[in-house]
Amino acid sequence: MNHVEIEKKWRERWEKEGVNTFSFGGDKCYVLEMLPYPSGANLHVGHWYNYGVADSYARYMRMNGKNVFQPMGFDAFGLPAENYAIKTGVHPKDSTAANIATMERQLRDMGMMFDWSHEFCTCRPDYYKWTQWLFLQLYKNGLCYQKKAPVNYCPSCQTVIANEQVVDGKCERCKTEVVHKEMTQWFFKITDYAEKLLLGLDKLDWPEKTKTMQRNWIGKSEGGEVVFDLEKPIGEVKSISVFTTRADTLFGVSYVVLAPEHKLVPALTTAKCKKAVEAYVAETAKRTDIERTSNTKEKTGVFIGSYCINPINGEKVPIYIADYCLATYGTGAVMGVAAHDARDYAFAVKNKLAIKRVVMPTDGVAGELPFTDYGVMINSGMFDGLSSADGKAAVLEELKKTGHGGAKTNYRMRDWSVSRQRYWGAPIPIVYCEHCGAVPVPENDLPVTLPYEVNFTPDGRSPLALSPEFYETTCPVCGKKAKRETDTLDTFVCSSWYYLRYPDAHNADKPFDKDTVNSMLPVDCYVGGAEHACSHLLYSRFITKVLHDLGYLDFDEPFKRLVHQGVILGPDGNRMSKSRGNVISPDPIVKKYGSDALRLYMMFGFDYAEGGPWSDGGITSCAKFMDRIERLVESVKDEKIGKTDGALDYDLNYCIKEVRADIPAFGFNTAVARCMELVNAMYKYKGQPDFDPAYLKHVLTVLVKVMAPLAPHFCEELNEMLGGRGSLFDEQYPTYDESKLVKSATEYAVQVNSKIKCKIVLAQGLSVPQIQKLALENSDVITALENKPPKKVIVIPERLINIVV
RNA sequence: GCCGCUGUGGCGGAAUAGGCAGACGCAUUGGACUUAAAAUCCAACGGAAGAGAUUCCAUACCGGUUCAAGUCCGGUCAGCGGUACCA
Repeated sequence: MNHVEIEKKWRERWEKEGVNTFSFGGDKCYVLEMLPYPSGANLHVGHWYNYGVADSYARYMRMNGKNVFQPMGFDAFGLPAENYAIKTGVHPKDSTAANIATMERQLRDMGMMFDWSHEFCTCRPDYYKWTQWLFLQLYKNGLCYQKKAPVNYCPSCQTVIANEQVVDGKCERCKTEVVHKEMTQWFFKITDYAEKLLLGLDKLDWPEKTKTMQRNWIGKSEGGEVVFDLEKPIGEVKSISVFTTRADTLFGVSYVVLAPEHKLVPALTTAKCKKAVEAYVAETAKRTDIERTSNTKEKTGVFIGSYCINPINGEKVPIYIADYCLATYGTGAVMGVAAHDARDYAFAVKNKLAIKRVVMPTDGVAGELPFTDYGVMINSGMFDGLSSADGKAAVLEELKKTGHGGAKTNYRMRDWSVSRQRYWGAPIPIVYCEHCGAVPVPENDLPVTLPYEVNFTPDGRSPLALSPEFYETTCPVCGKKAKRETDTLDTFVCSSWYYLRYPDAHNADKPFDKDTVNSMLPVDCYVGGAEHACSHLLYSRFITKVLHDLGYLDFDEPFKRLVHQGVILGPDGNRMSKSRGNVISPDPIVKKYGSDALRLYMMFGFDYAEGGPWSDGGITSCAKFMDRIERLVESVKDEKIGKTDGALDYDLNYCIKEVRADIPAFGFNTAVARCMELVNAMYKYKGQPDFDPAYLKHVLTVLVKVMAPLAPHFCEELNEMLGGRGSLFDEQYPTYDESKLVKSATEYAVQVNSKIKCKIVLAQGLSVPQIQKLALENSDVITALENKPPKKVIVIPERLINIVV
């Protein structure tokens, strides 16, 4: 069989007969793969792993009566295209368009069941107009604001750089040391939705590990706020708030730590400490949060000269700054309890601060410090004797009376920074007016179009900030001269709502039609990489919840079911990369073996959620398997199907049953294995004296249906060879007959003291006492027992018997 | 560092809810067919000992629970993903 030819034939046929065309109605099933980012010029086999396998799932659902909607588009804005432009001078719009053309061709070669009429591309104005609309909805509803936040800044390139571009603290381009610089940026208030995002996880059919990651990322922690009054107030500012989960240790506070970036630091620093504090702040600006919070790193910090008052006992407490305190978590300040926190202990020892035990282990044995578990409060005045749990509440209650704190819930998650000082993204639809301030662009004026003619060479400003044709405008409120925002949106904003666009992809009046999305969403099965667990997958949930609360959607979770695919590595076991030279391109493989063989190998060769290294041998084995089936079909294609019962009934029904369980669970490797077993059984059957070619033909007609989702072109062709008409994908998936799966007897493994001694065959459906009796009467078992009296007999029906002697 | 995950033959991987470890395939070896090769078909295939029936060892490592552990619990090591401006 010439696979390239027959695959082309069937793709044209599917297109002509509208097999892939979606029409609304029926029992919808929205199957979606994370949309590709057209960075490289080609799709690699990893994409096939994602799309090809998910397509087989979609085809299976279709053959089970679902009206499957499976669209495809492109996530086209982003950093790599812009870097490529800086390097080569090729405009991102042009390189992206070229990449998309290649990828589309490759996706078509795969024989995907996409309805291409729903395609879009996030970098085109007809899409990003609605990304800007989304920004405005958040802005208008108080979910979008500006604040200063640190960015990576390269002083030599005079430009903001991404974390990815920072290598060992240096700019990857010019090797200059990168610093953190404060810049005003736009944020989405995802923290307002922390609780809803947390609660929503419970009802999702997602991998448990992904839900756990999101829960930890949101990081809800119930504790309290403690207000330390300043010894010497600074104008209006009279106190420092800290967040703590251990209010029961408040009597043990020996110091308070502020993040080096904390806004009170300059004012609280005394003249004597100024030099050391400024040096420390500058040094911290070079470190990443990971370095700063590493437990193995020495805990550093400096005294800033001021004191505050412990509200529970009136003690005077020194104020330090230390890099292990992050400005972004809690209040950016922590209380230091040396005796009961490992970090605080290390810090106190180093800085010769007091270490005061205020919690005793429940067993009363003091032990070594730091003691970080819960216990019983001591040295804590009126609270002595309370358990840590009761004490926390009591202390906070006491603080509340004097206005120095109270219970508080804190979330680790931070607001979503959406500003990027880059060209290749959706412009933020804001205008700055001297009189009116930051003014949103009226929805009627969208899109704010990204200009084509810009200068990419980095010279400290975004290309848009160098383009007067872009930024010069008038204020939508007062009409006076004004300037556009020259930052663009994080590409995660583009991809946070795209699944809503597909069903109504060409709507020019709205981002989506409400009734249409409500009838098509949520996505029934979403397939993509686990690396998005706390980014795209969290942002999408947030945006869906916001649009739901604003009345645009009836549902509040975008992806009902989520499946992760693993990573396909190069043959050397490393991640595929151009520099390693281990990238496997699907094109030559498709040319040699056909796309179905590649798809089959992607399914057979890996645990789908795990992935693994590519192997050339794997693909030939699948091609060989297909040839084996084809030869069987050749041998009986001219037969007339007579009887449909025969020697293979058990094998066939077992295969159908198992595959029907495997495919929905994305257990494609075992599904293929079960088909191989059936084919092996068919070859055995051919050598039997009772061989009936007409019956074999019947079994084959069922097999091609079973395998149709796994090797779509190939099975269509075989089906035609066997005399079938039309497309298999308009037919129902085979069902199995339970009565053919009933075996009259079961082989039991008999263990003596948990070691297998022999096997005995017993009738099916016996009761436990019956099995016990028959087993103990069996001569092999009697031999195995060696006259030792059985103490206990454990029977696992239909499986095993364990006799303890 | 922190959060999450993974670790099974020479290799990819199976193993429902704690119940016969290694399904299915690759590679290898032997055989059939062939002038020969390829292809195909048949067979063997975790390790050690044994002529053999069989016995012992074996799911990264150490320990525990259990009649029974790849699976559950505690610890260790190694690798992978994320760590908030890569997408």
